[in-house]
Amino acid sequence: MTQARTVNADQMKAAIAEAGLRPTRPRAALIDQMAAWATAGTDFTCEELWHSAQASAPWIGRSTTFRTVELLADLGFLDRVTFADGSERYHVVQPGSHHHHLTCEMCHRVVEIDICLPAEVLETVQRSSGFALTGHRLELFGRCSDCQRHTVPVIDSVDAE
Amino acid sequence: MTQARTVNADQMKAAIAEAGLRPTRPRAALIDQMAAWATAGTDFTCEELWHSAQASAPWIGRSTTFRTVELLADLGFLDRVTFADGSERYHVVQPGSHHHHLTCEMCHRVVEIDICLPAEVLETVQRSSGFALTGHRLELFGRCSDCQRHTVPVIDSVDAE
DNA sequence: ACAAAGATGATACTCAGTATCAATAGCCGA
DNA sequence: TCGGCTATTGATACTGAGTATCATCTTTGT
Ligand SMILES: [Zn+2]
Ligand SMILES: [Zn+2]
Ligand SMILES: [Zn+2]
Ligand SMILES: [Zn+2]
Repeated sequence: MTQARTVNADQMKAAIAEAGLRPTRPRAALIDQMAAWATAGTDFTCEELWHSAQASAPWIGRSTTFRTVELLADLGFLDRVTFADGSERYHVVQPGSHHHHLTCEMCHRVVEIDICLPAEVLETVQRSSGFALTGHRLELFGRCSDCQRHTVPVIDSVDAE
Repeated sequence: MTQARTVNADQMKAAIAEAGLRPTRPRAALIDQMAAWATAGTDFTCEELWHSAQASAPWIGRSTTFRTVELLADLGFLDRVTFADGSERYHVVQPGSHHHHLTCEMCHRVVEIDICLPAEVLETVQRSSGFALTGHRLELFGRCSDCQRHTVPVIDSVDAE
């Protein structure tokens, strides 16, 4: 029931320091942007992150953006979220937390859900398949309460909202 | 319990005819290759399909391969399977059948499993989120019985096997 | 302040997938 | 069977996301 507070910039910066990596200006700028989005519950792509970061830090290179996203993903702060149309975007999460995402196929809102496959189901699979399970990926799709009020067809682009 | 027989080429060709589309030579060749892989339980990418088809039909264009895969996917004969490393490949399935995939992260073997999220879990999510659920995507990862015997690290490429 | 190692950013490149379009091949009616 | 209509094809050029390279710039420890 403990509502985990949104990941903030300092947590990510601290993790970088703990990993023995350097606290550089580009990393800080990119992390600040990601943290802002995290609080707003907004997901993003590398390209979007790059463009947004350039508003306040035009000197940041595209490569660095990709590198930083990969780094944060490795540190466990970024999850790839899959949408109904198959597109994938990044989402800031608490490292180590196991949860899944429910995305609105109309407005692309992302909600973290803490349900998972029941252990017994995993047991069954493991027994009947002979596989040793090591992980899974679960994404739920639907229409959020707001979007249920409209009759508009499902959108393709992410520019909505 | 009825073990669904593997999808064969004729089923796919019939579906194309029923959709009012034309039974062309490239489509036939590509479908034959996919059907062969279906029986063998092999998954593939568009690029792989193209190369393989060229052995027996060097005149097939790359574009046509992409178009045919898209067509078959629309007709429900192809599922995108996700692997532990994030790569995605196609897998022939019975159209309309709801199931999920379990992939071996060492040899990339794909197994269809018929378990799913329990209805009550979906109910819970629906109630607590306010979303109207429209679908989901579930992929399980593990090591198949064969690969459990080895201690080799997880592979990256698909060329194994 | 200095050298070593880490990190950066410009550039060029790869790779999967898409767009275009003239040429081809099924289909159907005469 | 013929001829025209249209779906389909395949060559080509293009896009966009991500990667590789490498000289230059920073951070850090001494
Ligand atoms: Zn919505
Ligand atoms: Zn889970
Ligand atoms: Zn295996
Ligand atoms: Zn399911």
